[in-house]
Amino acid sequence: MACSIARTLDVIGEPWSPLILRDVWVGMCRFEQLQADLGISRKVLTERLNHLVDHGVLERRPYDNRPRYEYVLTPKGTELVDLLMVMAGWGDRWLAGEAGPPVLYRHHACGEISSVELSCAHCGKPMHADDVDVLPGPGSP
Amino acid sequence: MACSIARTLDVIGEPWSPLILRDVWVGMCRFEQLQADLGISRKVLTERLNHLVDHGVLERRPYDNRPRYEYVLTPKGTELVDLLMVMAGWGDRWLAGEAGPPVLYRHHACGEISSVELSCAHCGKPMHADDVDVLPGPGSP
DNA sequence: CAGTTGAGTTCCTTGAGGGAACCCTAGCAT
DNA sequence: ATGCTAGGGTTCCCTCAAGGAACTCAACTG
Repeated sequence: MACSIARTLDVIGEPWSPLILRDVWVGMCRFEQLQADLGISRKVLTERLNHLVDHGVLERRPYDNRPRYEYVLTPKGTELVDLLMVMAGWGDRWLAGEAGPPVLYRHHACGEISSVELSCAHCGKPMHADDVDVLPGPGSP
Repeated sequence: MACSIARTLDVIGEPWSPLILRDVWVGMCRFEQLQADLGISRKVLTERLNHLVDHGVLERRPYDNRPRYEYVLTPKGTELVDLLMVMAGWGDRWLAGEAGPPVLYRHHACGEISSVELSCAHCGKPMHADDVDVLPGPGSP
């Protein structure tokens, strides 16, 4: 499908993938850890990890002389974390309830607890759903 | 699970949901249109639409004296479009290939073709995966 | 009053996910 | 050398959700 949203979903669209990336992002990067933390079946975890490696989002890297591996984010995968932060931001805002957000983000540049905001790469002002026109691009069908 | 990413995925985690929201966003908001455009089975489309309505992301609204309905984004749903734009941005960057991005976004504020950038809601500077520390928040388990 | 259209249901079949058990390699202890 | 353990997977079976095609229903239209 000629749609970047659909293409992205082909890579991380199935429900476990974002959770796997989240775990890898915060340093939980071995098979056993992931399996235990997520409660995912080993079979499916294998499939998802291979899929993410095949698509260049994760890298499988040995960490011992024994056949032991850990998974780390590639640059391509690191940029997907943007998506996770936006997802977390929406969940914090609409689903966290009384208790408040389960995690907080401290921004290195300013040192403050903050959250992500979407801005225009060109002018820097806020850029949300109602602030844009959608036009056909060069890769249009 | 005490994780805003997981909670968000409970709402829009299954692969069709973001595509449904994309279509509704660009004005394709009736059952038959959605079914034809996405090639989703009618049964599953019914389930997904009900799920999204139940979670306050879409609103089901009659548009005729006959029993005819269309689906529109609520404010909660409109904020999810942020997620779609980031998804599209990643897909444009990493998956579009030679042809270039299938759609372009023109930002009302500056009138330019642009893309979304993540910035800190506090200081306005860029805010990506490597620019933050993740800390336990009040809703932490 | 038969036909059409939008918006779903129903039913059957196929395929993906869960669970538990098994396997393989390399180190370590006896 | 022999067995034990641990990490990282396979294999097998079984269930449940997705696909597909057909059916329903309520209101307009010729």
